[in-house]
Amino acid sequence: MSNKIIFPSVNEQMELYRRGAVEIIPEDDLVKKLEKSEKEGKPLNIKLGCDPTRPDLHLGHSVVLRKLAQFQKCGHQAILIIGDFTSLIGDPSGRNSTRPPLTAEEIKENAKSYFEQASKILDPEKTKIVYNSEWLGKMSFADVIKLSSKYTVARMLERDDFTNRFKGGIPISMHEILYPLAQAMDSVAIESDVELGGTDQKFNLLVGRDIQREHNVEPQVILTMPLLVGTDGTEKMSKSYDNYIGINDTPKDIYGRTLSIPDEIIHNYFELATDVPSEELKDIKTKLEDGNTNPRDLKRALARKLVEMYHSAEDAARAEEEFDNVFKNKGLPEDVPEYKPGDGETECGLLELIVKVKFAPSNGEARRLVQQGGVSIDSEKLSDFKSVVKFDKEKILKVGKRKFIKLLSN
RNA sequence: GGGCAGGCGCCAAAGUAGGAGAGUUGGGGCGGACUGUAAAUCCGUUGGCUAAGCCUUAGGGGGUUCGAUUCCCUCCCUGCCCA
Repeated sequence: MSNKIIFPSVNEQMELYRRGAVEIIPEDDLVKKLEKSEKEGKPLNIKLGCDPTRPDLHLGHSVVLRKLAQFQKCGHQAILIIGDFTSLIGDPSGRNSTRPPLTAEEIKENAKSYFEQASKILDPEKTKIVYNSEWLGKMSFADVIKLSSKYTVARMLERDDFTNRFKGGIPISMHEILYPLAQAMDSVAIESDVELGGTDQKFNLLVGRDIQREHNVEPQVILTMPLLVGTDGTEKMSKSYDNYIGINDTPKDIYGRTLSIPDEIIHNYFELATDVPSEELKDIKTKLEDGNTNPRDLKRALARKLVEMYHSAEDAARAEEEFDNVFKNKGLPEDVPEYKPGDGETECGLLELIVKVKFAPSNGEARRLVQQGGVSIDSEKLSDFKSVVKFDKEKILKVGKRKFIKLLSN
């Protein structure tokens, strides 16, 4: 009785939840749910599903996690669902990327690492973690058939990406059709009030409502967030496109990668990946549009902010300083890795060396880099790929714009 | 189950009625120039190696041939049509 939770007002909450959200369906229901939870002093169950295959979280993941954190801060129950069951089956989509099914051990490890990273955003104490194998694993084939009967092929095909693939003659495997249903069962099992996801999840989330209703569970409200564009400015942020900023990245990397994003998405990043208040957000938008401010300065502010969020203000300042040093003044980064020649090794062929320190995957690639003027030692460009590097004193080998290594003397 | 069309370098397409295919075009990537590690633009590059040469490569395997990405057999995969 005494530990009744005090929630912020429904209006305040709604304003917070709306920020950045693409859709809240149905919005009225969310208001009702919030009112009810306030009246009864009972937090809502906020669901977010996560895939335990890739434990490296990036800003793209952070968009939805941060939304979850907002609910959490207002006193609601955040529930992370680890999709261990689905990944045990293995995802065969994309023929050439046959990922071996994960073992239970690996999933545990991944989930742990996911949670550790997510804890930079969520309050770990107040986050509930459940594995969906707990209920999906218990379903019999008969249960699956029964579940499947609740949905029609036509409805499944309504889904945008299915339709597109279908029309485009791109294969859709049967299990992919079952996927939304499996995810919907998660919502039934935990009786979620709200499920969060990227806009690409809209269909899956909606299926959850239908299946919950079938199971006499009050349908969840769905809230979708935009997909964060990657640092290339075109594709969605994803590890496979290598256009991501990892929340576990070093200050240096977060800072550098942020500065490489195109101007068009600066505002987007501020809105979705940081907590800057809405007035400031507006201000940024104006500045970007009126042309009186160099977008670079806003981008630098963004980069500092992001480093601050995942590290600290000092780290942010240091990262900026180092960045300027390396890229403005063409100096050296602080922590250059070192290469120690083997015993008695007094010299090494340049190409061999580049491959040895993993700055190029092959001799041929190294040769190309040299021929194109991408390789220097102590700021002096090397153009002869046949040259030999002597380990007579400390030298700095630079390949491309950002690969440095200190060669120790022998 | 029957018929048809496909499967080539990271991706997408073109082409080959057996001989110029490590190779065409576009995208992407990488390096360089210019910049703000932005965009746009320009130049170069994009299998490997012990490197003026050599090796591996066209879904897998086998065959015909002096020679196969191209022809034949077989298996696998995908899409479409019919049932």
